[in-house]
Amino acid sequence: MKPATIRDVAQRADVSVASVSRVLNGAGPVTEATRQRVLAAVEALQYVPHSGARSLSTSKTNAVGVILPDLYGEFFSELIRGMDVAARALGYHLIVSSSHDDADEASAALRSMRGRVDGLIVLSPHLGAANLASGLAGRTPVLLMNGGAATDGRPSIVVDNHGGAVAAVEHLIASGRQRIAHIAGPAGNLEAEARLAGYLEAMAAAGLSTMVVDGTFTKASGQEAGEALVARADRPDAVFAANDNMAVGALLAFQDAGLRVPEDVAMVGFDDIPLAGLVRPALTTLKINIAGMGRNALERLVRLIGPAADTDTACEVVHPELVVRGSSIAFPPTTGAAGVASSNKQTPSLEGEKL
Amino acid sequence: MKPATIRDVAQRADVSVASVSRVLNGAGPVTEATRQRVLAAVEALQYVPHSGARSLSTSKTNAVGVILPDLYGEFFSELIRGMDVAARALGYHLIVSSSHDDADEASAALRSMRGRVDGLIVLSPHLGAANLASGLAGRTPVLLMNGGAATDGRPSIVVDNHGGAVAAVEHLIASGRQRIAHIAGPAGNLEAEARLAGYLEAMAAAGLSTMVVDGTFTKASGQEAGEALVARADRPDAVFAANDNMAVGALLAFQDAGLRVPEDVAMVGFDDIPLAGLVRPALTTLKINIAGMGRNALERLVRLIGPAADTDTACEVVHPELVVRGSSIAFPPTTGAAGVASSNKQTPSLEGEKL
DNA sequence: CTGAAAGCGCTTACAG
DNA sequence: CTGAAAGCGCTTACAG
Repeated sequence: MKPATIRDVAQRADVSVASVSRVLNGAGPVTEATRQRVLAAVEALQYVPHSGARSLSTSKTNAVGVILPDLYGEFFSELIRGMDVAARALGYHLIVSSSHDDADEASAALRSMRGRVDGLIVLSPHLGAANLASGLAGRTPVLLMNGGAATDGRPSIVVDNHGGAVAAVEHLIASGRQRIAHIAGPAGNLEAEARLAGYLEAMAAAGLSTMVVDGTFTKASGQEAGEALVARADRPDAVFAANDNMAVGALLAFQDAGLRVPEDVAMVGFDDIPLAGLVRPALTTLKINIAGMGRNALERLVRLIGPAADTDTACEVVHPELVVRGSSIAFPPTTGAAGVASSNKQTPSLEGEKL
Repeated sequence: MKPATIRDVAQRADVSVASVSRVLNGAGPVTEATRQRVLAAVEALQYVPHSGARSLSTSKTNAVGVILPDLYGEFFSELIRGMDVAARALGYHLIVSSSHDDADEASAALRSMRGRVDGLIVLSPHLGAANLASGLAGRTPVLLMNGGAATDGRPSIVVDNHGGAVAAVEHLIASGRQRIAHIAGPAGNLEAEARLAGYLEAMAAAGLSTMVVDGTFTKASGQEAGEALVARADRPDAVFAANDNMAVGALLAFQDAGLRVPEDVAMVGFDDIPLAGLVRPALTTLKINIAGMGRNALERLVRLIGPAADTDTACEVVHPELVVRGSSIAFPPTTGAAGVASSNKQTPSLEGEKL
């Protein structure tokens, strides 16, 4: 038994398929009586419109695609969560495709989604990804979240990675640190590069010499980087990691080596993933409202799909906010307050986060 | 300028639409010369087949839906990651819909996906969800992952929550604990209930009295529960939390209260999310290969979509494995090894996890 | 307010 | 090996 079609419903309700369509779409005038009969037939037949047929007639899919480089860690799940909420509210379905480390895989995913979605959100923090995405998408609207690539004239949302990094370094300097190391993100990643550039600039501006070790945005790489820093003769008294994941890894490496945070070394991350407020000491970081950014991205894409398509060519910049927590409290304390640094207790609050 | 259709391609290649279709689908015989001409035209026109039209002709969407109760925390992102990998390998798209706390929202999501997907994976750990899902899905194959509900004759994957809980309690008893508390998951959640039941049974079997506080599977709720336990006159010497999130929250609550883990209190979670191996002390837990389970679920659903549909009525049971880490090392140590409990260092390894 | 009919873009027997 | 044509299930002017 095949699923019921609009014709079956029409027949059972003794009306034309046009009327069934009108009732179901709330478009066009219908008598209340007709309405009721149609609805009853729909119910009886368990009728669900064929989305493909509908999309063929309307040239709309009511679906948007999200192309992600990865799906590890809390950053992306938070982002998807925000998008999902907005998508549901706007009547869109969310098609996700992740694990596209390189531009090739990302473009394959993009191709496979074309024609299946009304719009795309592309997170691809690699050089050239922006052009690629816009090229491949054809007429499909694309919202770029490619972290710093030139997005000239294309709708996009980028984080002010450079400014955030500068703020991190300045905060560390202000709290009395001098030997500030940076754990960098993966080479070729534009977000990582912008954060590195911000670090280098702020250090140069302060006349401090730099110390950079490489990482890959994972906790494990942060831990390794931390171990390398611990072993150095000129051990840093502060570490700014290019994301929270690595900062947490480095935090553990230092603590495992018997060093105290923030007494011996201060630690600052980037992103403010839920975990950041949870580790001890809680991690100072550059806060991005990740889920909010996801929601915003989806809402903007949907606007892009509509008639306003061509008017939106803006590159929206999200400015991360420095959130100072226990991991970078000034040491020696600049305030008269004693004991802050020696206490192992941080604010026990989880800030209401619901991870 | 509208996107090119198969007709445009046919015209440009000077063949019929049927031939274009054959080339594109690799079905039916075509001359190499025809093939080349068609491919060239496709390339020149940037042609992408309309998925709706194709789905209308073939009655296939090449998409599967995933209905989740939530998208917080690492459990679900790991699960989706596993599904995504499998989906891509099998040529399917993944439509996700989350935040369906109650059965109503889940069924709304399910309705909206019908006709848009070839199959559904439903995670809905609520009573009645199984029947609901199967009822609403109509002819769409459904793979249930509803954690313990009766799944009689319906394809499903469930975790052995009861067995895992028993193993957790027995481990704690074996390592010398007596006053073992349980932090329960949300009421009405079948996974949570099965874990609670396992705890109660194992405690009864050992002749120990029980101590249960409520939680909601979030870190924050685990922390609150931990604070409540710390404050009790009959403070427990061990805590088994219904998931890792809550165990981590409780761990922090105990540590913030100045208690030592595992010396003063042992801690055991459930799931083995990446974070479990990362907190200090590392968390003993019941390990589920989350991404692997996701991959498996998707592969099985795709098999369900095929001709083998009706032969699969199995309820596959996943048995979690007890992984003993620092948070529940026997104390006082049963081995002669000294210092284990007093050392703050846990295994520094991140176990290669890439969060 | 309602219905007959064209058309959306594809696939697939069926002839040739 | 190739093409003409029917058909998939919907929506939407267009008449009435």
